[in-house]
Amino acid sequence: MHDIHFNRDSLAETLRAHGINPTHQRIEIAYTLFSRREHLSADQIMAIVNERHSETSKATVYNTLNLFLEKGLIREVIVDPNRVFYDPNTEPHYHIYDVESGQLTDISASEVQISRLPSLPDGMVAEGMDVIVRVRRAKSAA
Amino acid sequence: MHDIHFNRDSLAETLRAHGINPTHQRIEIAYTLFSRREHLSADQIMAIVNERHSETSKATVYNTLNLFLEKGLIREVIVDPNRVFYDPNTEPHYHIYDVESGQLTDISASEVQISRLPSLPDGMVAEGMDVIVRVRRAKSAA
DNA sequence: TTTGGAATTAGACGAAGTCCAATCCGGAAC
DNA sequence: GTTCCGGATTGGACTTCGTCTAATTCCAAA
Repeated sequence: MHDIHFNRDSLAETLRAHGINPTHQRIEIAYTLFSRREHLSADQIMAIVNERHSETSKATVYNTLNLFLEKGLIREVIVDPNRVFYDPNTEPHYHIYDVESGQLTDISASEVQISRLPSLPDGMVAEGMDVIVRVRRAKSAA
Repeated sequence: MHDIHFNRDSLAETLRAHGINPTHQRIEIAYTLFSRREHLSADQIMAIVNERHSETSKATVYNTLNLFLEKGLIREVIVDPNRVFYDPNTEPHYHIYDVESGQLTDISASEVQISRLPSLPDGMVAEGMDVIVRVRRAKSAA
């Protein structure tokens, strides 16, 4: 289903394929994201990477995530102003966000049918579309 | 088209109708948002409010915006982690975000047809759905 | 006029992310 | 194996956005 494999050698290949020089830190960060396939924030990633072997600085984590973003290796999910998530899944899909727990879940693109798109302002091209369904636990059956 | 009028007396009424005690500062902040019908950030609002008469503190601006949010008087638009906008339009609608200029534009709900909605996890209710189309200026015709 | 609770305030604080100058590293050339 | 060079990484200072807190002010009711 994906062309990204999760051992560090294949990850190095994947990075190169995206024009990214595969350093130790970059491979560890990629490994963290792609082996878990979860939505992680920068500080979660830093914590995970550092509880393993290499010590990786905050600056490097942010540099690397921004580099991955630029190169299209990952996506950014902005649901809460003080919690930016990074998503290793770059296939078209949307999100469900639990506003109480902060839990973020994927919706495959096929589950949402968007049939009419707005016309864009002249000279503008769409770069992507984010769809976020905000949910919360239902009050006991009314 | 709206039931909100833009002189300060009617705004006081509107606030009361939403269960908000209409103080000077709250009326000024509401006036700023509703008379302009723009997407403004907290610091833009603070700047506008303070260039008029009353001096309003940062804490009050944030308190008030959060109160308005809670009471459903305004909406929050999260498009960029370091740029939260407040939107005086609470009718269902979506947004176009120019990732280069930061410009945020409304799309009326009727311009987007979403025909299939994902099934939500058990016991969860949707609180709202955000749709953001990210656009950028097209490269010169290729 | 007094009074009590809500609203506001200034400024300290906290969290997330950026910046910068110094250091480190790893591969290419020898 | 050394040397060398430019990119990568680093710690830590810094910025920005927003929250918190304790003290003050405001207003409406008595």
